[in-house]
Order: sequence, then C-alpha cells, then structure tokens
Amino acid sequence: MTIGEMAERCGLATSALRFYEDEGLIDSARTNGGQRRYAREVIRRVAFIQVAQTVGLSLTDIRAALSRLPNGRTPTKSDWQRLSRSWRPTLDGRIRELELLRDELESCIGCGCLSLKACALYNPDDRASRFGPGPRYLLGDSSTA
Amino acid sequence: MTIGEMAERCGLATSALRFYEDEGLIDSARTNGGQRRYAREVIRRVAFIQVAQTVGLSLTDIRAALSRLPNGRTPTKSDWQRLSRSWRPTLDGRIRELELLRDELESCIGCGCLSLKACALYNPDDRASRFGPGPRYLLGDSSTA
DNA sequence: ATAGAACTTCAAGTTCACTTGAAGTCAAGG
DNA sequence: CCTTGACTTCAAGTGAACTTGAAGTTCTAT
Repeated sequence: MTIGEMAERCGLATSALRFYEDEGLIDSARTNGGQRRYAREVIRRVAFIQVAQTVGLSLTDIRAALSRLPNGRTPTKSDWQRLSRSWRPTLDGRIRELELLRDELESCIGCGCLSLKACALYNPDDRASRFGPGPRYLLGDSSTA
Repeated sequence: MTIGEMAERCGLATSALRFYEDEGLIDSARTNGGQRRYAREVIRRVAFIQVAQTVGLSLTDIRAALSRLPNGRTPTKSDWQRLSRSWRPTLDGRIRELELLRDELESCIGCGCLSLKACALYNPDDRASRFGPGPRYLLGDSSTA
C-alpha cells in the first residue's frame, strides 16, 4: 500500500504517517525508487495509535506500549487486546476526575466560594489532576463557556 | 498585592501572571515606579481561570467568558456563579464521551475488531471527539499504557 | 516516451500556554 | 545611602504533534 492509500484509509495526512515513522511508531518497506510501501498490518497499528490518542496517551506513551508487542511475528488479535485492555484504568481514572470536578463545581456554585482556600476547586496542590495533553483540537469550537 | 504575593497565593509563576495580563485575562494597577499591584478581586479571577482550565477550556475561551462579566462594577458572587454554571454542559459532555469510549473499548476488547471499519472506535469521522488541549501536563507520568 | 500525479527529504513553521534569559529598574530594611 | 531581592520589558525558547514548503525523484497511464 502506498502512503497516499494508507493516509486515506486511516483518515490522516501523509505527513503524519512520515512523522510517525520518524518517531518510530510505524514501519515501512521501500520500493527500488525509495517510496514507502505499507503492509496491511500497519493499518491496525495506526488504528491503535489513533484510539490511544483519544484515550489521552501521548505518542511517547504509545511508542512504549507498541514496543511491548512481539517483535518476531505479526501481532495477533490477543496481543492487541492485551494492549487495549491496559487503557481501562487510565480511562476510568480520567472519568472519575471529571466527575469529581463536576460535583465540586456543583457545591461551589451553591456556596460561591470559588476563591476560598477551603474549596476543593481552589486548592493549587490538588491541581495536578488536569486532563492531559492529547491531541490539539477540542470538540469543534468548544465555545460553550 | 505585588506580583510575587499573587503568584504565591494563586500557586502559579509570576511569568504566568504577566502572560495573562498580556493576553487580556487579568488587569493590574501600577506603582509610580511601574511595578504591578493587584486588587484582591483579581485572585478570584485567577481562580476562575485555573478552574476553567481544569474543565478543559482554552485561554481564548476563558477570555471570552470573562468578557461577559459586568465592566463597571466588581463582579458579585452570582456573576461568578453564572459563569461557572455554564461549564456544566461542557463537563457533562466530556464525561459522556469518555464513557462512550470506555464502553466501545469494552466491546472491542471482546471482538478484537480494532482495525475494522465497522467498529465505532475506528471510524475516522467520529474522531472529532478528542478531549481537548487543556494544560500541558497529565497526571504525573501517565505511564499506565 | 512523456506528462503529471504522487512520492522523496529536510528544514522550518504552527499552536498553546507558558518559561527562560538578558539587561536593567524599583522598593524596603539596615 | 546602599545593598539586595523583587520587580520591569522584550525577545526567544519549550514541547507536543504535526503541517508546510522547497526542490527534486518516481510511478503509472497513455
């Protein structure tokens, strides 16, 4: 598969595929002329990367995860399952954080304490719980606030 | 209040406060010598910014939100409440997205379809649902995957 | 054989939310 | 008055995840 075909199938730009290769996330064979040719297997790899990003992982995290795939053989279904399963705790944790924030926001709307030290929302030390870099763009325009 | 005191109270760097001022998010008076002096009210404003970031808003979004505060008078408790309340839908939406992803991940772990078009996880058009830029750093090291 | 689309590399640019550095000025205590 | 720490501005740097541009090469269809 050429890079253009891959890009189309995966829904991203050719530049992104080249970038992923530079970053050691995917691999390709080359024609005599030096053009990239992708194995079918790579589609799955890219799919994994895309979903992992949605979960909130950085490319560094993802590279680490992918490095845990078997190196000799083509990864099997259960290899991928094992990797995907490892997202659960991250995802659950992220959801819990947001729910916590929502609930605290609820009480703070009630008490109007937004600037009080006592308020859990305004405790700088707790502010480590942000949500992660993830891809650059939000939900459309995010102009809700 | 000096910029150093503000920075300490708000738990961020002085450079961040200067940056927020350049960006039109906060304001300050100046001494004869040209140093910044902050009104108490600004603490609340900074608190709002910090919480809004945790909710996932960009500084641009936050600037827009802040511009809806009354310009003549010092904002009241209910002015702040009105603003904070507007976060609810965003937050709820974000939580729903993550839950959806978690559930789909669940079924995909079951079916192993990670690369199939049919799988909701691998539908490039649905991938608009990412989670937002937010602040740069994640939960510690995020090395869960 | 050749047009033209698709590919190649490499360097530099983009956005966000800041930080860092340089070079200099102000304010408060002794 | 003088030291010292805190402040000032302005320009440039950071990191993540790519994109864009330039200049050139390859592939494929006619």
